[in-house]
Amino acid sequence: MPNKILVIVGPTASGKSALAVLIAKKFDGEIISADSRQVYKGLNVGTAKITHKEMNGVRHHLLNVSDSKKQFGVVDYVERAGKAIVEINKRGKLPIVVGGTGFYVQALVDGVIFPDVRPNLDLRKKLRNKSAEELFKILKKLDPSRAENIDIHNTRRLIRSIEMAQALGKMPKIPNPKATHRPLFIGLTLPKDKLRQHINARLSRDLKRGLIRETRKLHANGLSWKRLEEIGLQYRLVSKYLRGFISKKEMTEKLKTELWHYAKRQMTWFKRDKRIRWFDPVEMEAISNTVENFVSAGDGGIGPPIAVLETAVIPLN
RNA sequence: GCGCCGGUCGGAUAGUGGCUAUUCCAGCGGACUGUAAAUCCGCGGCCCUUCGGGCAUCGGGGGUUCGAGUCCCUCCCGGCGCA
Repeated sequence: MPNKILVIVGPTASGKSALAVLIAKKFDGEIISADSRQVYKGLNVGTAKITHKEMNGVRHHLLNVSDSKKQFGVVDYVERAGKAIVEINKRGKLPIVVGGTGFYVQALVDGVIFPDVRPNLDLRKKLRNKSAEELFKILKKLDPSRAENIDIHNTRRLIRSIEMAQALGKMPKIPNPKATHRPLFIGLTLPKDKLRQHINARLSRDLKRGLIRETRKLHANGLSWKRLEEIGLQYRLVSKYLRGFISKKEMTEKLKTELWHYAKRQMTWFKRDKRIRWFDPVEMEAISNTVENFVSAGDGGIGPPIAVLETAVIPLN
């Protein structure tokens, strides 16, 4: 009989963290963050990482688990988060996966199996300066079937694909995912203008809380500008400001639009998943009832997750 | 009032006679199986139900020309200079 798991997703600044704590309190849960940047130590203000106080006694997992100089990817994430879930289950508590990184959520909750091909840094270095066209040719030679379905402009994917073809040969088959839990998906969404407002308000809050100071400190502690750029959004833009490439005003304006773009990309990802039941964050009671039903339902073990039976609200329109 | 420069998609910009008016940003949509806050793609005047087709368009009006965003005249608007 699969264990139940609650999943809370939504775009940035939609109120996931706060909701998660309330739900966790009410249903005796523990939280597993699903955020590709909050896994790093030291990235606090810029990732809007929940504070100790805000946690309000609820146990959180997958926060601050990696050195920000190192890359921590999906596979690392799934491994550690999977363990956390097992522990939570052992304690008899409800695991609540909360985050905005759709890829991580999917990988964890649906049990995506990644082929065992670690990043090959030597190979990547060699391929780094090749054009998309050249990479495509290489891939085609190694494995034409793999080449067929790839985005021929996306050099990063192209390189990864070459990496896999080289390690595995011609083997385009993707193993089926193995889900071990029965999830309920809650999605948080807001009308466009409202969400935009929230994003901007949070940005000015973070600026006040020392976003710039934090970024400067990270660099002083050895995070290269390159790495800060790669981490993205606030860290990228602030590092540009710190190097004098852009003014503070440009930084702020640019951040507003880039954060908005980010939120839209998140929604594009989540909209696809028809299991998600969408709510406005103010509908606390409705959300609570939905979770209540899910948690208390006698578990037949078989059958579709209840979420599928409901019609999803079309978000953000 | 005179002179000069300029008015091209929401903003910025290319285009100084020839056939499909450029690029960037914002906007909208989308992809995503080991960098995912990353990376990448599409749309973008109006109308038709799609492939596709139809009609427009470069401040307004008029003109030159086989052909004009590009040349001429005139008007309007903005900037600068001189009065």
